[in-house]
Amino acid sequence: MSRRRQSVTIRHVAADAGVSLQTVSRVINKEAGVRPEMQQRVQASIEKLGYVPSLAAQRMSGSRSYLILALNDRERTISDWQKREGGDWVGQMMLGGCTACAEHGYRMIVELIDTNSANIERELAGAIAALQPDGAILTPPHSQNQDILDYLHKAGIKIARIGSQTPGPGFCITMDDEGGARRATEHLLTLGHRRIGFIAGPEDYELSAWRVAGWKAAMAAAGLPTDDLLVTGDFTYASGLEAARNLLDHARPSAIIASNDQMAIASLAVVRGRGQSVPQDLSIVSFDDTPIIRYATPPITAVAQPIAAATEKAARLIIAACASNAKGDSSELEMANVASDLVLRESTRAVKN
Amino acid sequence: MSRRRQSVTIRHVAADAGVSLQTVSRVINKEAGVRPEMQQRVQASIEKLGYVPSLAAQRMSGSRSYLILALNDRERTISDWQKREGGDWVGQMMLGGCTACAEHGYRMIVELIDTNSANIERELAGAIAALQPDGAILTPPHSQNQDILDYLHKAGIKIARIGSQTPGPGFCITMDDEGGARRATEHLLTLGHRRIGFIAGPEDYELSAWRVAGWKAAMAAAGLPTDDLLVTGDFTYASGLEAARNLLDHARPSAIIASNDQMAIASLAVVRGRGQSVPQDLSIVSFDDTPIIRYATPPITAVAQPIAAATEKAARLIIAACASNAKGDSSELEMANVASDLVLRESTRAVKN
DNA sequence: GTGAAAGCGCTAACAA
DNA sequence: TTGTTAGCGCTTTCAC
Repeated sequence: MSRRRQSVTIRHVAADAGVSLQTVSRVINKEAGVRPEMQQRVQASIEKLGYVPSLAAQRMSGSRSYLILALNDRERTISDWQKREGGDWVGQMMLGGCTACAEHGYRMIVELIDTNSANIERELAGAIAALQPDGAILTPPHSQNQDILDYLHKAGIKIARIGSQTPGPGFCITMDDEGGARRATEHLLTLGHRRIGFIAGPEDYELSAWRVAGWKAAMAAAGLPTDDLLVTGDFTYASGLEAARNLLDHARPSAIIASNDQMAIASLAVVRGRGQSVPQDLSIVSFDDTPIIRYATPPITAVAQPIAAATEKAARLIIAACASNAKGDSSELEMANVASDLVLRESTRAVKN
Repeated sequence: MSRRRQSVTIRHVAADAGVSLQTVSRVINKEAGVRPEMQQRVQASIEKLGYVPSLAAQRMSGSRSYLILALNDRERTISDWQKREGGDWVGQMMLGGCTACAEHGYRMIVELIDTNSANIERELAGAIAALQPDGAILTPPHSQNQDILDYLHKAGIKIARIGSQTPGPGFCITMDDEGGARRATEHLLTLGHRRIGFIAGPEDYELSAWRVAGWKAAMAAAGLPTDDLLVTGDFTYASGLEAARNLLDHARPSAIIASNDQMAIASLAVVRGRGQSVPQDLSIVSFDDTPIIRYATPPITAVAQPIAAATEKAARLIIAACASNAKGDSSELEMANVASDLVLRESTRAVKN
């Protein structure tokens, strides 16, 4: 029991089908140049014996590892898990990632990396050396971290970056932040709102600027000014409180778009605290659509961040790159954008007379 | 680039330290019988070169794979992710599992398996053959599935079963269901409640019975009857509605304990629907403590299911078993129980005069 | 189109 | 206590 071995190996299949190991290997890897007849014979043996290749052995002999790393920020992820407030970023990644991976025999492994650590590279190097993944899916803030990008690139690992367009190696997948902000703003404009305040996210997140841009574009298209309607938070509840107060005190908006759910919830609390109500006195639109805002009173209209779709796309790009890489052509930098959705709930309403 | 190789191998370390491969291997695996002097020399080379062993190679040569599978029910898990209602079972597993795994160089891979499928064994066999994990952590309903247990046992894979005490191979980790139910009941008793209704979970979940047992024990200790106070649901919201109506119509309880959050939320809705309120007219206690009940109005008092702690324990047991297994002693069946917590919120109050 | 040989990085068994 | 050898299961050469 101590020394476990593969029960059915390529050798058994080869023997059963009466062919060489190499032919079996070719069939497994769907390589061209095998007679259909052989191909079928081998396939039959594989099914009959229930053969499944060992990832370890495949990786050992210099081919793919069929492993994709999902690199997330440790502190943020652990904190989300510990709070148990419904933050489901990683869950959504798994949902999208597993879907794509399962179709091609890949696995996704969640790996947490410290952002603010001197040994960020040591941690990463350890994971890479141990697992030798074929690709890595990066999420903010890692997706714009040059050190990480360089390291992965040099190691020959396919990169898919979610939520970043910073120049660098790998695919970039954006989640339609600008479009989402635009649609949210247009939704409010349609409801007659003219003074639409915007609480931006911190500048070190690239998507903060994209969201602001979408809002500004929609406002400009409607010929409306945005001068005093923009305040900046840092994605925390506390910053949302301050931003909302600021906005309500000085800009007198009839609607507020917050750049994430925490700040939207905070805005809701501020309005409440002033004896007013949502959506009667103020409309609120949020960003991200994590579970928390479904349970707010009222449930908040939000731009849903398509994390699952983005991760699925990321995985597919990596898998495709691995496949084509084998055939020799080098992967080009590619941009992809997955659509976000505006989910209408009860926090938006036509502006008061 | 196509053919990636380990950049630093055991060979480099051996050369750098001027020892044999085997000595390096011994140091890596912390085997006894290496002179401290050598040990340090090798260790220094390892650090200097940034060497990290390849899991694939380690597994290939017949030792551990350092991989632990977290086997979950596919349908349930995917559904939780898609609904985005805050169900955080897998997240909690990762939280606990990663903690334990990280300390010993293991990784946890989430693998979804269909419960109601003829090819349940095929799916499992595929995952086992591909990954050759050292252990598997099973959650209900898999943790009481004899086919799965047998298959894993025969494959020599260490098993940790969460939420099951059905006889069979592997460690059993329970989450203090009975104790939690008892404490919840005692809490209500302390508040003066005498008629405490209980909505049980479906019988095919072992923990359903444990929860009922805890409630019965506490009631019995207080000399109270439970005859007409027990109804059974199936963990769905709909079944919760029916169960609560049933209870309120016939048993006239002043408090209800629901065996999970969905049914607790449903009970809350029923009370509301009858123009009454919680906790003024009825106290409610829930089980599991998923995010959803934090956002209920009022937030619901609940027995928190310690999934993270249970998974951590499971991973530790498996890792320890792998280590001792190497030394030859066979692992005995072992039971573990991780404590659950009663989280007091606003849905419980002293009984009306 | 197919097969035989070599080797990936590591550990188990043995020898020294 | 340390080193040597063989081989894990697979893919990559390179022959045929």
